[in-house]
Amino acid sequence: MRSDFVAAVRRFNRTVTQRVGALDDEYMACGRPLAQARLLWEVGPDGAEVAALRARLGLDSGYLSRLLRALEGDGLVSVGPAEQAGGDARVRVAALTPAGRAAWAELDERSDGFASSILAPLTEHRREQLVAAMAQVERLLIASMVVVEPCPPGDPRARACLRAYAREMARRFDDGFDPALSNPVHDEELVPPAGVFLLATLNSEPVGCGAVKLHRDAPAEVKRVWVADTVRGLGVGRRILGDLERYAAARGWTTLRLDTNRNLTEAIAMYHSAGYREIEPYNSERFAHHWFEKQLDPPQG
Amino acid sequence: MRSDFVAAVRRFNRTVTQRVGALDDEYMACGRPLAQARLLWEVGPDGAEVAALRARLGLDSGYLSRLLRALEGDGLVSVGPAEQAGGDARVRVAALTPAGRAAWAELDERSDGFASSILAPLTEHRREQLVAAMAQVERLLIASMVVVEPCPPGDPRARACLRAYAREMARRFDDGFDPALSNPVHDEELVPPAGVFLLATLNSEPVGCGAVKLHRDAPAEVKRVWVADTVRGLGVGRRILGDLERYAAARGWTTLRLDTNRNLTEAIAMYHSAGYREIEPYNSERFAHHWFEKQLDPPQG
DNA sequence: TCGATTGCCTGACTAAAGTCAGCGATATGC
DNA sequence: GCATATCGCTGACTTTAGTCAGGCAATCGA
Repeated sequence: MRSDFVAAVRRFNRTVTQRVGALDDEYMACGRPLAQARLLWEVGPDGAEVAALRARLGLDSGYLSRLLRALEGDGLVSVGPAEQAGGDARVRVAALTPAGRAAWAELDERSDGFASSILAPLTEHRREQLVAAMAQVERLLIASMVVVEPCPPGDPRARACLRAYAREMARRFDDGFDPALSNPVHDEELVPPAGVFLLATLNSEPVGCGAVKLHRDAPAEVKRVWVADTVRGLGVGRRILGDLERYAAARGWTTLRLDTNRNLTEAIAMYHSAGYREIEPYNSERFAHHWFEKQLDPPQG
Repeated sequence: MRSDFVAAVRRFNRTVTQRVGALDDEYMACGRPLAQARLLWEVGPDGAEVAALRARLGLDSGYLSRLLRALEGDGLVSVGPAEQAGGDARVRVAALTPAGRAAWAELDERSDGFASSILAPLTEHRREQLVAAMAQVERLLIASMVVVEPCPPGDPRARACLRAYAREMARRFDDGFDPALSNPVHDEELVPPAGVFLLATLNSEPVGCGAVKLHRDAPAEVKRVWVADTVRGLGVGRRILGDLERYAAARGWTTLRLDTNRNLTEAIAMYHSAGYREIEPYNSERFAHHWFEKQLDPPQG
């Protein structure tokens, strides 16, 4: 890694995350303990399930419970059973009381005030530059926080991706998409040694996937590449594809193939720029219009 | 303030300072309590005075002392009297022991590792973008953290600026600069109601200054505008000048004048772009080649 | 339908972070 | 030379943050 890049990132971490972060916390806290303030914020005007709060804030179950009791004691939130009938009677929902709503609004206002105080001393031109640069940093940091790793296709997060994949294909293909009419992909084919399913997550939320089938005596085949639109354009698809290629290459396959629909223009552009070349149809996939192939480099090291 | 700008800054604060900040702390801590790790880092290979550490970290005197004892207990730092003879015998200096130097190096390495881990998942092109955007954000946040406020010209920080000003003039003028040969500016003239001295600080370090003399029955006069090169190009000079203009206008002056040396090209450009126009000499300042004047807008509100 | 699990809770605990008053030695101002 | 401040230190204290074991009720799986 270039040492000037590393130094620049470190300087950024120091100056920005330390100073701005500390100030932001202070503004947020507003007299209250920081953890309580954060929790109050996360409960939000619409309320939230206790389990969701625990996941979002990454807190211990006991600790969260205690924090909720403290906020309840201050009359800011009320924790009760879930509204909807027939729901799980164990899950409880935290909601803001009127006083809590007021405190929340104050937090919101203070946050706005802090952001404004950062922009205020700058000229309009510099404000635009700062906002643009912040958006860029945020975008690229999000890209860098996406984790791609193997995952059983039966995992709920994998299932969520596969459902999202099917939904998107149904939406984008000219004549819809019915998995039953498409060449089937069975879970067993996406589990080593037959193949692999890769899941991309951002803060442990699923945001993309991809799979490869290692056919015996035939080129390996890429399937089910999908990226959530919240992280599109950040290179996640490219990373998934690259990892799939390395996976196949590491196991001795020298050729990778895939088929795709003509409406998936970004995907087609990505395959081209990743070194795939279009070939004659190698299967009778009903929803495919283009077939691609790439010769894999032998594994490094 | 534009609400989309405010929202963008808030999103940035949330995503970047929270997540990256928290991770950075974790990497930094390295098993140790965070406060100890930070202190160890601030002591650094060259050592540091206890008072300086207190100022930099913003810690309570007692707390800092305790933290130092803890690090001493772990054999990482040694606190002793200041080296130099004749110094204040009360001030004490913290220095790293060999073990402390090793721990410090480990912190340094971990920080590098963390920065690398942010860059690692990105393509080279995106790395360049990220580093550039981070540098931009840092630059502009620094600009926004500079505080400009009135200050007695006798304040040590003001004195430091005035010394730096004289040093820089001596360096840049063709034939040096001797305040004794220049039109004199006395401290009393820079104290209300005769005038004002503005000090620009970054994290309470002085980084710039400027003054205005409110002459009776004559245009007000700008003097001693200087900006440290660490924050040059961030609009600090412009802010100081603007504040001086508002100060004079608020007290009824309608015209502002100043003189400057031909070698101070950035300053001359700034005066031009701030609406000053060149006029005939209005004084016999030995080191001046250009004289400027601006009509002030009456105060708002 | 019974055992295991899950969701939320409480009690008991620890560690870290931070505050405050005051002490002893040194330095400074009048 | 004396009062007054400053510098760093210690002791006593509080608050915040967080962990862990276990308990109760609802739910799920076989």
